[in-house]
Amino acid sequence: MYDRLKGFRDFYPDEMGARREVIDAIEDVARRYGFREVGTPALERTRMYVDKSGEEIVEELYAFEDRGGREVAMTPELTPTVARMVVERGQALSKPIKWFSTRPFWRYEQVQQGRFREFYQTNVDVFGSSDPRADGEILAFAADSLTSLGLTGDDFEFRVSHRDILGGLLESMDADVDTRAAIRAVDKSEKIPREEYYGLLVEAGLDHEQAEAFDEILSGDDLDDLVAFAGTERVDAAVENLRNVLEAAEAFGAGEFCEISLSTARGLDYYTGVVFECFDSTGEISRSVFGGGRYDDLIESFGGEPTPAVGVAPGLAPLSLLCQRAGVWPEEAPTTDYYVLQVGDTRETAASITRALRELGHVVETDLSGRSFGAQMGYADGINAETVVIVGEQDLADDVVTIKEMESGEQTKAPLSAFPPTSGRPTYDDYA
RNA sequence: UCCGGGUUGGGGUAGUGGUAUCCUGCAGCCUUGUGGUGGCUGCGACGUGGGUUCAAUUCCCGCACCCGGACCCA
Repeated sequence: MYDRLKGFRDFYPDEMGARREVIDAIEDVARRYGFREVGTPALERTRMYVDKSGEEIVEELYAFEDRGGREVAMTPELTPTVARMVVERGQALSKPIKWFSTRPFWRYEQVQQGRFREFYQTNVDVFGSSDPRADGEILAFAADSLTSLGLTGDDFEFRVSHRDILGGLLESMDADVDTRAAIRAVDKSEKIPREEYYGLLVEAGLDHEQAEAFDEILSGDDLDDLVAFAGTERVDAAVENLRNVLEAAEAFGAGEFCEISLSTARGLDYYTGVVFECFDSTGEISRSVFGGGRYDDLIESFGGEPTPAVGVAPGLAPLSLLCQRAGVWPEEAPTTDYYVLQVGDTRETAASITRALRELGHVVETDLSGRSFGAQMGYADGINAETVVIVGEQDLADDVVTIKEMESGEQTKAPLSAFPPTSGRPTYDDYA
């Protein structure tokens, strides 16, 4: 026996069926928004992540030197890769570029609830539009994805904030502030005691009084107050932008899921405008389910033309937690359209019937083990076969097969000349 | 990397310093012309390495993995 690696999971058919259903639902929504699927490598140069996130990040990567002496890493996220792709094609791509992709990523980090070392995300991004409607479309896509899974406004909420509001406020406070540190503090504010939060803000460069005022104005969530408090053009513009984004989200049908929450910051440094996180409305899942936001500077920092971007990346693991709490995670039992049962030496006829049914597009199984009638029926039952086609020596002598509807147990004969037909999905009712 | 709790047939469990209970599952048979109910038979477990002991699944230590949390969250 070999052990599975920590944080890596196997998915057996039942669970995989549920995952497939969820991924398909999300991707269907993405396609309806006109996002186009992209495929991307599992390995990239390690330098790409170091340049974007700093040297420390190597500790969290599955990184190694390949046989050609290249420093490579298994991709821990998609954003740098799609940024690279956008830069590489440059002006050949018509804007806005709308891409999506579902695939695994790898991070060498501590396993926790909803967090694994190999995890799946659907990344959805818009490049080349700074219009608030692009942010609105991302929010609407996220909301539609969740509702397509059966979730409702009672189950989740999007807490929407704006990097420039936080940055602009700090700037307006006339102190020498480490904006990054302050924003990190804001991001943690709901998880730590208030005094510790103030302590972090003071460390970032505010005095205690300013920290309190900053906290108060953020918790207020009143945009007019913010504008008045800061009184700067930057905050003014940011508030205006946030309002426009929310208006666009509303127009695309996601309004009821969005609420302003200025204490939502995301830990990422590269966000530049609107940021948002999806939370479990019941509060049972303490961490965010997923997040997204605007990152207008990344493409340029990768050597491309300045290209605004906004995106979101729901992860399957936290999403499944959310769905399970809400009671909408799919319960998948295997289903089978037909089981072709063989009695006696009828394998040739049985095989041709099986093949014909499969050509009609159905899910069809037949005996692979030479099992007894009873054992075959038991197997057919076990795979939830809807219809069993009994191909027996006695029936064949009369040029018929028996069609049995498993749920009711009813059965009837069908002439071999008429079964299977050249189209459709023949069942008991068609021959009774 | 750190803290806490775990690990008994495929799944779920009981239990014990003298190698293990029950349910379910899987396979076969009763039953190669009838499944989801029944009967019989079989399969199958103490995560791993070391220590203590006459004897360890049981007690002790390390490790692996699992669950939860801290840190981190690009």
